[in-house]
Amino acid sequence: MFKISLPDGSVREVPAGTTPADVALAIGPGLAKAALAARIDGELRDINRPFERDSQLALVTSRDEKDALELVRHDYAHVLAEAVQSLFPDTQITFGPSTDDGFYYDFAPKDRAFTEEDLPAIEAEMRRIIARDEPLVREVWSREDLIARWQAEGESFKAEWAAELPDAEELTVYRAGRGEDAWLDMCRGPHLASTGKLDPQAFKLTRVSGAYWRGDQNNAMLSRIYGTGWLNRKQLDQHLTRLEEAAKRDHRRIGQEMDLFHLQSEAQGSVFWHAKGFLLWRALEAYMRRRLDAAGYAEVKTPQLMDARQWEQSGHWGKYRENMFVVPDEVPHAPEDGEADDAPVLSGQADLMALKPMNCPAHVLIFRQGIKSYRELPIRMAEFGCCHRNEPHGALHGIMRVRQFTQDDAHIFVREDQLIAEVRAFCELLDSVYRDLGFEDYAVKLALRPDKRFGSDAMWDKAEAELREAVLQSNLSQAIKDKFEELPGEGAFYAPKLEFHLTDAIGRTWQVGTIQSDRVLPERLDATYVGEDGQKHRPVMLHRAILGTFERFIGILIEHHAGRFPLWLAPVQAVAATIVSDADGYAAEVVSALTAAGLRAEADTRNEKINYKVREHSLAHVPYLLVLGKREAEERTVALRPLGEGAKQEVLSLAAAIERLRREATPPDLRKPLD
RNA sequence: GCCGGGUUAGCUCAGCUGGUAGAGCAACCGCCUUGUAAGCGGUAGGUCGUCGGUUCGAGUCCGACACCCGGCACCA
Repeated sequence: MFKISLPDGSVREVPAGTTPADVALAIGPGLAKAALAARIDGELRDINRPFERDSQLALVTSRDEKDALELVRHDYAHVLAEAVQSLFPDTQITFGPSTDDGFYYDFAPKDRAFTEEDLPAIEAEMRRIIARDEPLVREVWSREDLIARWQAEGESFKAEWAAELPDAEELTVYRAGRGEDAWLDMCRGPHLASTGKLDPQAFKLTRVSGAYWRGDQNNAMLSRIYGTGWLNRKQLDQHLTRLEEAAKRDHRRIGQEMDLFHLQSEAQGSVFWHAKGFLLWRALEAYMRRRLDAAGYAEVKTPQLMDARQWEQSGHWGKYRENMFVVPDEVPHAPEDGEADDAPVLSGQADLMALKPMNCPAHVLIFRQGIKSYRELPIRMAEFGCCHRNEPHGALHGIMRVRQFTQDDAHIFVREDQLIAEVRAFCELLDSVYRDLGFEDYAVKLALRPDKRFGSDAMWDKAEAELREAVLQSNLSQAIKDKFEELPGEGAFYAPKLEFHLTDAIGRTWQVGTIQSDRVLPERLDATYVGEDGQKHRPVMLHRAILGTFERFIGILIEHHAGRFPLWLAPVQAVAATIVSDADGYAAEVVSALTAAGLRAEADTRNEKINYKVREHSLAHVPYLLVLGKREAEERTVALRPLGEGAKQEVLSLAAAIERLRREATPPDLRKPLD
């Protein structure tokens, strides 16, 4: 007999062989029907898996949404795999987990990868499997039997996986269906009791893609099918609506609609900033420059091209050479008379220069000019540095991932005793900047030592602990600290990093800010300062950025605000739109007055109806329209109309309107407390 | 770089099984002097991503390349 404790504090004695489903039925048929799985001593388990000892039991129903979604999505993945093998019998199965909004499964097809055209048929087969209500039964297998089974079935990926699972782990298989036709997959579980527990209308296969076996590009390319899965149809519909709404916030789309920037193949991966986009950039850059000035940074500017030997010495050449743009240090040879037009203009023998992929070596070179005293540290050296990296083609993405970008970069040279306080101060500066820009919520991660790295283990132990300590000591909100996570193996080759991530419109997260504590580069580039003891010491170098790159950060800003920027960032802050041509002269006056007050304003005196102008400027997300008719021109007032459908407007004197806008357009760091 | 999909007018897109291109919006011209999210009429605009092939004939079929999109891998 086992003693089973329930959440209400009651205890039931049950004989061996009893399952959570039995307990649920004993409590009531309603609960038995609703129960999807069980939490046994905190662990999620199959509802039909018998108790093994005295246990705490909590039955999981769809009300426990997080658990329920996880279970359902995992089951959808299994049903997907069963459906694919039923339609494409020669396809090997590999692995298929749940994701944040659904599931995927990786297959090794016999001859061709799946395409989106295959999805409707697979969905239909999945619905048939759900309709058959196949029981999902857990079985424990021996490793030998399991490997033999997979080999017999031609499932080489599963066989490989089975052979490598740790000895301590029980090897389990789930049998879907009945009798000879049952379909098997190796899986840790847990699963629902049967496929019929899934809602056949609450999932959708969304896309196909390639994916490497075990995430390693040296392995086979598998064919992955993604789906989204929910507890019911309503949730699915809501999710699909969210995706549609998110697509409207895509920075590439808004960038075009608002005339902010464009990209074209002649400069792939580099942004053509249009006038309006660059106004936004300038507002952001001016803000960052003020914040850095106030925080004790000194701004520098360093060369775009440096001798390749410099990159060898810093260690970047060895690791990143193929991602650097390299140019020969040579004057091209001018064609001479009688020489073929296609004669080489470069000798191929010249020394190499490289476009800088980062600013840090140049900053060390500035640091090394003259002798530095311990009294001068910390030295905070900032640069809005324009860098080039030859990113893999498949990595490029709008303006979020580009080949030419400008960082709000800085390197802080500190003594060991100053390090934690500097990191902490950085975290607090970053938090303040993100809040000013409208981001209350972001993720902080600590990327730990990678396999291939410079420096001793002792150095890494110390550096990782310092960053961890600094972030936890800082004044970041508890909500952000609660989400803090560590990423093994993700650090840079010379230093661990704190990473600060923001989320884009469709839920992809992007690293923006970072800080890295580096003891390798000062060593390799021989940076020293004179200590109190008169001896030479190595400074620690903190590599740090808050926005990361202007390109990516502006992309995120666009999506976060859906193009409706706060007034201080909006490229065009106000448009003076006339109703009748009699107001044209007054409109010009209004725009001059706004411009003189430091506001970014334009006049729209086109021969169009006011309805048309309102609609057009609203779609362009212009924050304020100053509507000017005959009345306003005569009374020297403006009808101030904020962005928004059916927005309530106010008629103000021109001076009052300007004062209102000027005040609202003041960047957050320049606002006086009383404002 | 890898897998899959795509590229037609300034923008969004249609163009079935091959028979020398079409819509809406935008642009331009004209009318309307207009009061808060599209006033009306007209005109013009494309060597269908590039190169090559099949064919009497290619936007359409085949191949290569370029770029874009969705993932994977990468991200100093």
